[in-house]
Amino acid sequence: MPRIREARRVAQRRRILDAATACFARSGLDGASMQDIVAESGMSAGAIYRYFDGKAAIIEAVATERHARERALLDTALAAGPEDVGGAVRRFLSDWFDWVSEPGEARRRRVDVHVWANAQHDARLRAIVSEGLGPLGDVTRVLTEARARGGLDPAVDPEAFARVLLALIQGFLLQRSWDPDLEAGPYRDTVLAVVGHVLAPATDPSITGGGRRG
Amino acid sequence: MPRIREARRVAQRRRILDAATACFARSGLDGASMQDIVAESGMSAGAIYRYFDGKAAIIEAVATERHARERALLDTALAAGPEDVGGAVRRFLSDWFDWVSEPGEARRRRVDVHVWANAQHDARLRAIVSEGLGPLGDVTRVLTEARARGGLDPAVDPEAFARVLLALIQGFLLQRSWDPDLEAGPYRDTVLAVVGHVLAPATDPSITGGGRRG
Amino acid sequence: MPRIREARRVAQRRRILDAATACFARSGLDGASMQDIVAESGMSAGAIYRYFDGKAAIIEAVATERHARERALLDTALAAGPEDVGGAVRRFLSDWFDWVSEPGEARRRRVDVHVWANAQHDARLRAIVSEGLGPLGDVTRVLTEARARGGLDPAVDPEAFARVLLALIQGFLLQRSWDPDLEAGPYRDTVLAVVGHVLAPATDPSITGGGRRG
Amino acid sequence: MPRIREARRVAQRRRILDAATACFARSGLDGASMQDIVAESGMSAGAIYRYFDGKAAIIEAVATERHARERALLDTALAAGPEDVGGAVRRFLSDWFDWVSEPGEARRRRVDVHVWANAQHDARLRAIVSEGLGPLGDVTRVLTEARARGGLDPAVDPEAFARVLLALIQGFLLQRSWDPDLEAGPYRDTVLAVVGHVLAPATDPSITGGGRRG
DNA sequence: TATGAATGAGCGTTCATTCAT
DNA sequence: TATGAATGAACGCTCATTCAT
Repeated sequence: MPRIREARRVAQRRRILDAATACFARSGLDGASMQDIVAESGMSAGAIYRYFDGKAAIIEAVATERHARERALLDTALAAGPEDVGGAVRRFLSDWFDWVSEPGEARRRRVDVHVWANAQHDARLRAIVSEGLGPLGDVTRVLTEARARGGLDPAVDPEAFARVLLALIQGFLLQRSWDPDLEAGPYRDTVLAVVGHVLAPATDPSITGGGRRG
Repeated sequence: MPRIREARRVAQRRRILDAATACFARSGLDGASMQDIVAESGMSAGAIYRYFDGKAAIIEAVATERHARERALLDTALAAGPEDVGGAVRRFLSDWFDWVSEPGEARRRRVDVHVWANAQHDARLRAIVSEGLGPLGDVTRVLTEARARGGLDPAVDPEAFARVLLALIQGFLLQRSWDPDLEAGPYRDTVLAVVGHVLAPATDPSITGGGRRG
Repeated sequence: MPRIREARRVAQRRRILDAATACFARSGLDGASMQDIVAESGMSAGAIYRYFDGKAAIIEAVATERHARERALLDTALAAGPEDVGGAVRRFLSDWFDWVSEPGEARRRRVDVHVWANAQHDARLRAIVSEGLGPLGDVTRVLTEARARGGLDPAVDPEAFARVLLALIQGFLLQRSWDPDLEAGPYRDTVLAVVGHVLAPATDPSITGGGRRG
Repeated sequence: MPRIREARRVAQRRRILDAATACFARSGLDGASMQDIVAESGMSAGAIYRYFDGKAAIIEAVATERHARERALLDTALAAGPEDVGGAVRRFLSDWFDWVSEPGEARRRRVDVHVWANAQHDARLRAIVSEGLGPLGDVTRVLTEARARGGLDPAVDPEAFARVLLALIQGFLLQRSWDPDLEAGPYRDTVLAVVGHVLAPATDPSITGGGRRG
């Protein structure tokens, strides 16, 4: 019955990953010990090593997981193509802020900052982060094409603009990690207002952020 | 005689702080051991404890130091007052990007990301980061006043805009920490172009970033 | 299954306590390092911390253990009540000297002196020593009552007499710790002779120490 | 001017010994660091090593000093010879309790217990303690002679009785080290009462302790 | 499969002692 | 002589990982 075995395997990995995420959010990647994860998961030390090669493998799995939904969101946006880049960007940002505002997500997202930090010197983690950043190239490509069609201010560099969008997302997670009460609403509106000025007008005004100066 | 002693004290602390910054940039706050700092500084383990209470004190000193010049830049900008907030923001961003582009600064700035991560669960570090973030309130106040005078798009929330500016800075450091070759120029121009649309026109066009659509 | 685990736990603690007692007897509480205890016990450093919170906890456990049998002896004597205080004191002293003369006990008892010394500035150890001394109050009470019944010289202060008895015990351990060949016999006889003069005559002459001057 | 130089030397050693005694009384022989003694004495680390070979030498000097006055007291008592051993013992005990009741002496005497403890494994310290105990042989000799003359209960072993006297002194110091408020008076009286019964009657009744049972 | 006791290298830190000034 | 900064071995303790059961 490989079905049941596989299902158990997935469930056990889930338990470990959830426990590890909670521990990492609480104490950091280095601050959380395997013993902490053992205690949080209710499993034994030996059992955990059946599902993961070691602490590094758990960190990598957690990091990968953190990126998965983000990529899904981005892939959806990219699928829209360069025809309505303004709408795609606005929709992506809107969905993203909704998602990271879900209950529990604020706490879980603290792990991202630890992953960012360690990605600086851990090649495996950097690869995972780059994988998440990978679309930066795709985004740049779509923005370049959109600019040619008039969907983006011709004076704006597409790659740099992609990085600006990324920075606005990263900065929000970072600032909220220090101040859990930070609300997404005003920030998102300001982001939409600011980036809105270099994008073609929204076709769906309901997701437009702030106004426009005269 | 206290002059020489104080000078030596400053010099030795400098040596330790430089060595620690290099180690932290290379391996992270937790990844770098005191032995690493001992080796990098060329001092003995015991000698270091004459100048710092422990590893935590070194980390705090490094973190504080990283913020000092940033605050100086910001204080200068804030001193300009709400009369020409557009000019102040543009000048600050311009100076800031110049500064972080100085040789060696890219490497040193990697430590920031580690400090951000650990500030999530280390109260002392969070206090230091908040000290650096402290001006956020001052910035918000100046922006609020400037908005009343027409220096800022009335549809933009001043606090959220202050956070957006901060995010654009943080995101740049973060992205460059993964890609040391990332150039500041195009990013800075795009930032200036994007935030420029909600600020009153620059009085000194030489520091304006990208063009304007429309 | 919990039976086996508990049994192992007890056995391992025994191993550690025996090794620690030997190390402390040899080098003192501060002079013996955890490495010494590791070597003496044949266990690893990490294993020891599974059974004790740290070196201080081991010291406290050893100190507590040293007192346990002494208290048992004393409790037995106290249970006799004030009716035959002379007999109770003689029997206690007799049993006590027998016990501390058992093989190996001389060596183990060296630790007591270290515990006494550190109890001066270590509050936890002082509490343990006081616990052993605690009966001093009970002894005083019984002696007071016995004195009223004519079992103790009316000119003798009960509390001070209790302290004298304690001193005679402590002094013996101390002097024997410097001279392992010191025999208990003559000392015990002299103690019994000396304290015998302020106690009512022994009902069981077989345990009386020296004679009586005429 | 060797006179002045020698005077300075003595004064400096005094400073160090006083500081060390205070530190040892506070934290124990191992618990007190050379740095503590440096701070307490107000001298520099280097200076201290001009007057003592190291920490061990300071401990030995302190230990020796603790015994000096005690020996003086004892030598005076021994000088009285075997003619009036009862009087000599009573006078010695009386003087000794007066002395250890002097202000500050209680605190300083805590060091004795640490010296006793370390004398168990430190040969040099044991030699110093034995030196203090050395008179035990002299005391025994005098008591033996006195017994022959009827000054001591013939049933009492002289050496054991000497040890009993020593134990009564040691036990008092020990018990007072845990309870600084312990008063010497009642204890001394009880000691005199108890040992008085095996000694010839006091010739000077003013220093007799408790009464005598009928 | 699962357990949890065991490992032992490595951690941050302290210490008695030295020596250039 | 006196100073106090420097040394580096050794301290108590923790950790990711292994493996007999």
